[in-house]
Amino acid sequence: MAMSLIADEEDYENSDAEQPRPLNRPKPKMGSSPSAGPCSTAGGVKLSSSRGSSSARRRRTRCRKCEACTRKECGECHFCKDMKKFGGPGRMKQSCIMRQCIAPVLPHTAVCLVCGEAGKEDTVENEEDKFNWMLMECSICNEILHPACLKEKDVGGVVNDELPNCWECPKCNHAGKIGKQKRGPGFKYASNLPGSLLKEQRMPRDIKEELDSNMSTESYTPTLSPVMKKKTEREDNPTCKSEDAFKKRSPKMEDNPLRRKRKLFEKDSDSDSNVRKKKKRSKPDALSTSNVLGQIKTEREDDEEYDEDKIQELDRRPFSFVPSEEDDGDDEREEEEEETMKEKSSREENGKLLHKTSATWEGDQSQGHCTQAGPSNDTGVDAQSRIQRKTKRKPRLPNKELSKELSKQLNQEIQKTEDRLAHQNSRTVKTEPDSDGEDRKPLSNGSSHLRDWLGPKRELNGSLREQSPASCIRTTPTPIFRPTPCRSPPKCVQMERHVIRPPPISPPPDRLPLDDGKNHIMHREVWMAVFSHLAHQDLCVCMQVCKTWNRWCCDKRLWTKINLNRCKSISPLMLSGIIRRQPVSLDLSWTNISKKQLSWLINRLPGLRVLLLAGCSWAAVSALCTSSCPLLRTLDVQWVEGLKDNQIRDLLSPPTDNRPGQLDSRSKLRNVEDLCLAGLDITDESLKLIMKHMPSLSQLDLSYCNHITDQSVNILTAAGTTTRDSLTHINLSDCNKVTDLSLTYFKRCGNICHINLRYCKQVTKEGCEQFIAEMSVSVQFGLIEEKLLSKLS
DNA sequence: CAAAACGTTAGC
DNA sequence: GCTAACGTTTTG
Repeated sequence: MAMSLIADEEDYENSDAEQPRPLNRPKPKMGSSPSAGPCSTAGGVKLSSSRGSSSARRRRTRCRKCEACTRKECGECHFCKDMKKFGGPGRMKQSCIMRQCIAPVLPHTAVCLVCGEAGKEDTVENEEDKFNWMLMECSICNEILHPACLKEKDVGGVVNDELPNCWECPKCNHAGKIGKQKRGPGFKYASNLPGSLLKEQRMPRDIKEELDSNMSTESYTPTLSPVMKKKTEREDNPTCKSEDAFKKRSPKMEDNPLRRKRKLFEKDSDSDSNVRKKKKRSKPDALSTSNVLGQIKTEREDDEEYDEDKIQELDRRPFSFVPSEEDDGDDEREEEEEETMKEKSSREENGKLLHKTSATWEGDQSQGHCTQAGPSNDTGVDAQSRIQRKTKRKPRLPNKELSKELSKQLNQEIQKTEDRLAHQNSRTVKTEPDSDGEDRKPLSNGSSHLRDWLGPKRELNGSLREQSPASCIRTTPTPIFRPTPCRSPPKCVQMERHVIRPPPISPPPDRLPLDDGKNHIMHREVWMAVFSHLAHQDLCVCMQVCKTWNRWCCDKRLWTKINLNRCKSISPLMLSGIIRRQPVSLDLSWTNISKKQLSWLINRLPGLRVLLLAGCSWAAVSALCTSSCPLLRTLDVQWVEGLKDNQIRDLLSPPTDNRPGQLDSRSKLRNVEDLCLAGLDITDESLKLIMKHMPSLSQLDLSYCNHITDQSVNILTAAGTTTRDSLTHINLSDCNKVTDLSLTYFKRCGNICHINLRYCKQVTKEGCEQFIAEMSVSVQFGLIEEKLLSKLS
């Protein structure tokens, strides 16, 4: 699919003209550009025999070493479900989403096109030799060869850091070719997923032209032989791109294929965030992790292609603490305050802010250019690298471009920060001319910088509100004013374009590499123990210290709970951050998350156990109807507007997937143990469904459900129901139709230990005392508070 | 255009 | 020869 998106149709015509289509390959595609450079004559793409290829395109294969490769199949993702072993039809033949290799390698059988031999890097000592004798696959012409076997050594190739043994060979590079493959070989696409939001947004013409002209201004600096430009990610597009080709395919070829490989998200689309920004540019979002997640992905995007809007978004988003439940009920006031701030700052915005952000942009620019300028401690490739950098500031680019950049944050940062760390003492400060005081020096001297850099974002305190799985029972907001969630989900959310791979469980390396080539004495796990005491905000700061810390701090053990409660705007960036961290518990309460976003998230969080969606819209929550969340244990949908009996039915209905092998009569929420339905207009109908579909339900919050009656309790506790035995906690506070009669029903529950009947006007103290007395034969209950019964241990 | 389908390669 | 799954084409 990937290829098909970018392949040039002219190729088909060419190949078709020269060779009949093979069976099942009606339109063979080629991997290289028709604007034939030297590559095209020697181009080795399997399917393009018309080009006189002498070598087959080698399919890449798993590295079998990375975290993803070492995982087991999740059994729950779309591709797993297709597998025969999981009862699927086996038609899709794709690997489990959780197992998609991070660094697909060339097959063992790959050989050099020139000398016919395999990679020989192991036979030499010298780093440079190692590079010269390893096999490199060109992402443009797909030729695989030893750099040493190349004749044209006077022109640089461009090494792709993201993929082992991958570069743009000097020939293609010299010819100014651009890759036809968008992401380079071996890369998989999340757009193959159901519910994928990977919609490629068409680039507006003006932007396209801007890009074109922008690209044509890029300079090319020949480098030493067989010198590589190290193409970490989205540095400049290779030289003199074929403008025609670009224009023709511009929506699909905005930049170089490999550079895009890990651009995970489209940022909020122009139609969304830009518009919103213009309207509400300075409205501060009250976020915590939301900022953190976003921040971490954006602030260190230190290459070019920065965008004023992006900066502005960062600038206007202070690190702020999530309002906790004490704030409940204050929403109106909050809204007012926000409005005021919005107005106030929007007045200033046109002048100051724009100016400031522009400066920030510049700062990032220059810094970004230099972060890679130092030698790397990585490999011989780096050792001989001559990194090319544009000296020219790029004009503002469309959000689309930016978003791609944002999403590559992790790997990019890894590389850059490590480089910086490795050379912090040996390089001059000139390598990082932080003209704006945004110096991002490494740990030894940089912590204050980091703090400064984050500036106002850290003025609010750190730790995230931890919400226990069962907390929904205890966090019911004051019902007088229904809290107002943000009601304007993004209109056109642009989502991730590629697979977002979850973090490794114990990310390598084991020890922090130091400048002198040695390792720090402390083992990773010791660091991890330290990190585990940090708030998420602080973790994010740590992630910016160096590559190793970046990896370590992304360890999902540090992110088991992610709290975006009351985040006013869930951006694709945050979603990307969430996926990377694979939380077990996710709080999206009172956010404006959209259905698409939620669906996208859920499908990528197979390990999610706690999902808090209080105060979200039913439109969003309905994503649960179509998404699989097999391990979900806790679900909080309290105060979800529009969530009534019919919606409960939709939520609990078994999947309606009619594909062969997908029949499952069980509810997707069958494993839920802790359910919060507070504040919903549900009736006995819902309870019947819950009883039927949630056999493990242990904690149920029905507070503020005005339609709940004694009969509802009767249903819940009727003979033959599993709820009767599974139920341990029930919250019926503020249910005015509930009377003492309910208490008699609860006597049937064998495991009940917590009954909350506070503020139930028809429940009497006598009724409670009678319950305690009658239960005392088997279990000792007591009144914790008025009408709050709890088992005494 | 995204998702599904599937021929074929890679590894064992 | 088998399974896994890559990379492409086809489908809706």
